[in-house]
Amino acid sequence: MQTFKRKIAAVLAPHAGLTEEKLAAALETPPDAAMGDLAFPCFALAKTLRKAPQAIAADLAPHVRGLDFVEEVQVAGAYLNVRLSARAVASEVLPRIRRDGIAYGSQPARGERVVVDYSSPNIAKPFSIGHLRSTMVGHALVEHLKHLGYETVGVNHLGDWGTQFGMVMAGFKLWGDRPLERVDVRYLLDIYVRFNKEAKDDKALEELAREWFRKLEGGDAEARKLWEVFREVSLEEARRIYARLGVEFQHYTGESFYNDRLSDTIARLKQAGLLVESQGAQVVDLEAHKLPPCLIQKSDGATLYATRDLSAAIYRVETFQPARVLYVVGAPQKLHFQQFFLVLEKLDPAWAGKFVHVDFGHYRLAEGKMATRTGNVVFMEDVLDRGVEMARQIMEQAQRGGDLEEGQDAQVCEQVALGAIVFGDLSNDRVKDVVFDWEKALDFKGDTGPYVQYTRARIASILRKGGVEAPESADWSQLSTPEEKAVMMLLLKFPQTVEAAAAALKPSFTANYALDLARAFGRFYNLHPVLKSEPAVRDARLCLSAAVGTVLAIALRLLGIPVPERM
RNA sequence: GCGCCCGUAGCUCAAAGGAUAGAGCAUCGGUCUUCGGAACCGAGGAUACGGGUUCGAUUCCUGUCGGGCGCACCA
Repeated sequence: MQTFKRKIAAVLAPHAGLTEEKLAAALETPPDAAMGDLAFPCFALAKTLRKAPQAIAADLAPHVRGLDFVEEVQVAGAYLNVRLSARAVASEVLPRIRRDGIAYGSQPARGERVVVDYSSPNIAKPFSIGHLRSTMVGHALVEHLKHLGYETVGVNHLGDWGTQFGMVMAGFKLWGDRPLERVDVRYLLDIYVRFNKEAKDDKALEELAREWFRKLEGGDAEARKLWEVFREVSLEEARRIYARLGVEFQHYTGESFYNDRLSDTIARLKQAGLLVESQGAQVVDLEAHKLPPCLIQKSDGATLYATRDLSAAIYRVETFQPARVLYVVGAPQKLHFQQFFLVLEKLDPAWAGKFVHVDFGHYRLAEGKMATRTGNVVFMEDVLDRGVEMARQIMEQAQRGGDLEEGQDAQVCEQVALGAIVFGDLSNDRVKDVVFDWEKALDFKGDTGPYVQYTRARIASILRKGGVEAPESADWSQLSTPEEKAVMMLLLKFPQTVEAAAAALKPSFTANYALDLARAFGRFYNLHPVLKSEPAVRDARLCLSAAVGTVLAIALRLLGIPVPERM
C-alpha cells in the first residue's frame, strides 16, 4: 500500500503544494470499492490554492492517470478517486507475502526494548475471567511489538504480598482442616471468602490478619512457610492456565521480590526532597497536579502499593534500560498510575513519558460486580473447560466431510475454544467494560475467533486438496473479479494495521482486520472456484488463497490465538 | 461533592476529522447434486440530548442526562 501511496504522492505533491509525506498520509480508502481504491480529498487545499476543491481534484486527475498501476481516475466532488489495476496490486502484494511468509508486515530489529507488565494475578486467589484481559492484551501487545522489531520483556508482577495473605493465614490457622500439603487455590478461596464474611461482624479478625501479615514481614518462620505454600499452589494454577493460553513470561517478579528494595526507594525519595509528612504518613504531594498525594509509607511505618510499584519501576529501568514500560492494568487503577508516574518523573525528569498505563475496562457480571471477596467470580479454568465442551458438541454436529484425522479432536477443541474466548476478549476496544456472558464468551458463529480459524482451515484444506504448492508466481491478470480485488486490497493493508494496533496499543485493530479479511475471502471462495478453475486462473487463485492463509495465521498469532490446520 | 471512562440497530460491537455510519447475533427470506454449512446472499432497523470548533463531527471542545469506575494509610 505504501508503495502505491508513495508513487501517487510523488506525482501529486508538486501540484498540490504539499510534501510527499503529507500527501501520502492524506490518501485514504473510499467507503465503497466501486469508487476506487485510494482517494485524495482536496478540501484542505482550497485555501492555499485559492480554488474550488472540485476544480483542484479535476486539475490533479491527469497527473495520476499516467501511472502504469492506475486503472482509472475519477473526480467525485472534491475527491480524487484512484482505482489501482488488479494486476499491479497482485504483483505487488502476492509475491511479497509468498517471500516473507510469517514475517509479512514485520520490521527489522530497531534496538529498542519494551517492558510489558501484564497478567499479574493476585496470589492466594484463583485465576478468574477478570485476569483474561490483562493477560491476553499484554500478550498480544508483546507479539505485536516483536513483529515490529522491538525487543520485549514480559513481566508478571504477581500480587504475592499484602494484607490479603494475612487474612488467608489467619483463616487457615482458625479453620484449616487440611494438612498444608493438600491445600489448593479453591480451598484458599473458601477460607478467604469465609474470612471476609466473618470479619464483617468481628473486628478482631481484621486485627488478626494484620498481625499475621506483620509476622510475615518480620520474617516469622511459620508465616513464611504458609506464605510459600500458598504462593506456590496459586502459581501452580496460574502456570497451568498460561500453558493453555500459550502465554509465557520472561520474569515472574512479584511484589515480594521488591521487599528488600523498599527502604532504598524511600531513602531515594527522601533524598530528592519529595517526601512530606501528612497525618503521620509519608507522602509525595501532588497538589500542583491537582491530584491527591501519593502515599509512600503508612503512619505505622509499613509500606504500600505505590512504594512497591516505585521500586519495581526503578528496578526495571535500571535492569532492562527500556525505551518504554507498559502496564497492562485495569482502568480502576488509573489514578494510582497517574500518581506514581508523576513521582517517577519528579525523581528523574528524563523518565517522563517512559511509563504507560495500558488501561482496560473490567469484566462485570449481570448480577453486579465481580469480587473474589464475596465469591462472586467466574473461574478462568471453568470458562476454558466449558469452551472445550461446546467446541466438541459443535464439532460432532458439523458435517465436516471426515477431514479430521483420528485423535486430533481434543487438540482442535482446545484450540477452537481458545479462539472463541480470546478473540471475543480482544476484538472489543479494551477501554470498554465487559458484562460477562457465557453464551457470548463461547460463541462460535459470526464475528468470532472460530470464524477466522475456520476460514484459515478451509484455505489449508484447499491447498491440501490441490495437491500442489501454490506456484511462486502466476498470471496476475487472471485475478479480475471484484471479490479478488477486495481481498488483495486488504492484504495490502495488513502491515499498516499492525502498526496502528501497536501505536494505539489496541489489539482490537488486528482482530477486526482479521474478521474483515476472513469475510472478504469467504465472499470470494463461495462465489469463485479455486481448484475447479482453468489452470491459469487456478494458479492465480491458489496464490491468492495461500496469501490469505498466511496473513490470517499471522494475525491470529499476533492475537495469541492458535491456528488449527483442520477443525 | 470532585475526577476519569463509556453512551451508535431489539442485543453485542466496528468506524485513522471525510463521501450513502459498517458487522455479528436475533427475526424474516434465499443459496446448497458444494474446493468442508463453524459458510454465502438478501431484507428491515442506529450516532442519548443541547450548544460550539471545522469546508466536513460518531470522532475534537462544552453543557445536560444515563451507566461504570476512582478519590490516604487495601492492591
